[in-house]
Amino acid sequence: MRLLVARCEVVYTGRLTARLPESTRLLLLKSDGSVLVHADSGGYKPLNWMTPPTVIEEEPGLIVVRKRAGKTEDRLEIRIAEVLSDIEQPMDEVSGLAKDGVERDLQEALAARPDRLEEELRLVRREWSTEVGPVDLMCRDCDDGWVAVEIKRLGTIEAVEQLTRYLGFIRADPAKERCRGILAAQRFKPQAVTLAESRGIRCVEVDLELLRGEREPELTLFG
Amino acid sequence: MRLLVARCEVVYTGRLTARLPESTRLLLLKSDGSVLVHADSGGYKPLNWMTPPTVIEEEPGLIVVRKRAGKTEDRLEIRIAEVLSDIEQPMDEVSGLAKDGVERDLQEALAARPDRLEEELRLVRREWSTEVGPVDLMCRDCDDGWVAVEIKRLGTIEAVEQLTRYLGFIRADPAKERCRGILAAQRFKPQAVTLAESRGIRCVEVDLELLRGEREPELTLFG
DNA sequence: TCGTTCATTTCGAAG
DNA sequence: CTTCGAAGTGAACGA
Repeated sequence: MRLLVARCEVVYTGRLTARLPESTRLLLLKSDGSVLVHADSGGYKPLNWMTPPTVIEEEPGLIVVRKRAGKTEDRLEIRIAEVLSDIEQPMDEVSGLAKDGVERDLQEALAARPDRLEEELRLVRREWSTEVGPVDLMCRDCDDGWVAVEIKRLGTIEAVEQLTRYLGFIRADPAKERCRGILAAQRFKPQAVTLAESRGIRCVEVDLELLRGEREPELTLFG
Repeated sequence: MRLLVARCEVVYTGRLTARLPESTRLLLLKSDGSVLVHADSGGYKPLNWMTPPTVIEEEPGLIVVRKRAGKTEDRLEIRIAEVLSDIEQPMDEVSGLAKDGVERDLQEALAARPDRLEEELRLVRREWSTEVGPVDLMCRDCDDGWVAVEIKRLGTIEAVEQLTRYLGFIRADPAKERCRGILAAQRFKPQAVTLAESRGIRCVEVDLELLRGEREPELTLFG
């Protein structure tokens, strides 16, 4: 990886045009072809960047990063006024990043314990496919009625729309015309709950650790 | 800005849990409190990060970055096995980034030339408000009929849903119960076009440079 | 390859 | 403060 600190001006042309006036920045040139332009503030996003695959051309005072992107070309022009530091830093191999708590994990936990959504709910199939995409869980309730479950980290109005589309197609099958919908999420936007209720969709807030039994339910007064 | 290259292990706990096994990485500590952990590949995304405001505690072999995030705390633990490089790089002020070609620019160009969407179309008002949000453009056609226009960079199924919601409310007014809908975008997903057509919504592909007259229409054979 | 969906999305604007 | 929608979204996964 190359770490280049320089006073420079940057111009991006491609999907849009962005001009970055001359100032001091950090240029990161990764060995996979990635190029990032970072300022000393502004959080995690680079001011300008280019993701691989790229072609990098360098001459004194100028670095051009190019990329084939369909018919038009993406181009990053870095005009360097002064180099403050230029380090080539050898690095070893990448090691994998393990994440836990993403939507997939929620789905697994709920597939294992659908009864946490509703008493006696049984899983029939995960990723039940419809013509407009797969429903996360298809279940049956205590009366053998069908229940489609959509799972999100955050329950939004979009999630309600999505489940509504699925239900439209599922109910086209006469055997499932009474199919109910449940939206399960770790958090809900109030507007999503309102919309869901107006469509007869139940919203259930779930907690991943509770689902897995890693943590006891919090004791509440009057519990 | 501090550039620290080190063999380290990183653990993030907060909205989820992420473990990064020991390997060589670049740690970026910005003066605004941002902390980024980058590998030598993997594009523009940091492996782990924390956005300001943060509290950074450092002792030999360990950096802890903490953040108040509602009831639970976000925490980034960086366990350092070996420091390969540690540079404090002074940087001057940030300068603004100017962008062109975002959705706002499209809307401006179409507001100036609504006839590019449909012959004789006249603009009545931009950001025409409805109970579920503002429609980008409200226009009238050659027969004085109302036309609601939604503008996107990319025309998706979601954009069709959005315009459909607007139309539902607009048509509640008897004077506008015949209001038509047009979805204008630089590119379209095929499924969005299909859904739009099934709802009587017209899709119009637009080109920003053409709209502004910066580029001539391409001459096509048999044109 | 393309299309679809998720993200510790981030980010900014508006109410 | 929350809520909402855009992003050069990027990145992963499946068809």
